[in-house]
Amino acid sequence: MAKPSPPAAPSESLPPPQMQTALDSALDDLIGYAMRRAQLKLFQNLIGRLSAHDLRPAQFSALAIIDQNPGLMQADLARALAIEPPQVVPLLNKLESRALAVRVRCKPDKRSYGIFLSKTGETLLKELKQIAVQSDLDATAALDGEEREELLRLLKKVYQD
Amino acid sequence: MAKPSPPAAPSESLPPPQMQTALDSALDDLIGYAMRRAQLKLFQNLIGRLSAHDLRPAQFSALAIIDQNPGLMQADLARALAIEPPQVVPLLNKLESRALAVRVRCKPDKRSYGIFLSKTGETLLKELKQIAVQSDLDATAALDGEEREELLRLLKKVYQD
DNA sequence: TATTAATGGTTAATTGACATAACTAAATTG
DNA sequence: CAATTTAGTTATGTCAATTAACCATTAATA
Repeated sequence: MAKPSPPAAPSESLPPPQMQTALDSALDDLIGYAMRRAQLKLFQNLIGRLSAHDLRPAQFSALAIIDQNPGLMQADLARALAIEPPQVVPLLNKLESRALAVRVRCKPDKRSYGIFLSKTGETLLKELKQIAVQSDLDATAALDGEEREELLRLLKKVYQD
Repeated sequence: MAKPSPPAAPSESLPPPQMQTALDSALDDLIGYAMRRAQLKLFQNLIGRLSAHDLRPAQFSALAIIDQNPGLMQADLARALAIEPPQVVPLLNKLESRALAVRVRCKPDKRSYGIFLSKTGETLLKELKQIAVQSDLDATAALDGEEREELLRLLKKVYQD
């Protein structure tokens, strides 16, 4: 998924295959198309930054969600991440193996676990949040503060259907 | 990738796991996070609509790009779609098998092909564009026309770095 | 011009994400 | 206390996407 550097040799049969993902088309007027490209850019940026901590975006999201909802169950986490329960298992295993989160057997219901962040996890999360904010700013460097606010507002309005 | 219907049983250990992808967290203030969720929504909508024509978004994009750049080579198409050359092969095979596009051996360089839309492809593309516009409007129904314009402008500004 | 290197396209193999189904243990219901 | 449901896990299969290796042709170089 990493595509940081512009492809090498632009071939000559095309108008100007202007770097990265050329695409001069009628696609330009579609929000979906612009959104996909912008999202990809943001995502790549974040992936690159998180990789320094050997983490993927979903793991970062998981940490943030656990932090906001301490003691939640895995099914809740799955729903919050919009992934299927089986995918939660290796994700949590990884976080637990790095001592960022813990599964605690539930008193009343011995099938389920409550999930919590460890002290280490909380500390790391604080750092990761700063990284995410920095990534946001970096990837949207073309916007000023007001535009960023407006973009966030519009995006929320879209997905909070 | 299809997740149209809200998950069934919200479990009770969480504040209000408000439908779909709950996520009340500090993630809410990140553009990258909002963008990902909005993009997913737009994408799912488009996928659903294109499936009626047995097409995927990348194939639709390919048609639009070929239309705008008749005679381009596969390497150009790969770059424009931000995919690797090997992925272009089955994609083009599919379009060619449905007689939407054609590979034409290049006169000067007998290794390469020029790619063109067939009459059928051009006709279908017109229809697909309308579908895409409709999908855009549907998925961003929470916005008015002015907001849509502004969103598009901001998104372009972001990805046209 | 003969040899070598580079390029367009393809094939093949590997990886990895993801969904689905099936299983265990515990809880609920009748 | 039998039958069903639920939380979590394991196992399996599918499919997309990257990578490496390959052929044909062109370009470069000696």
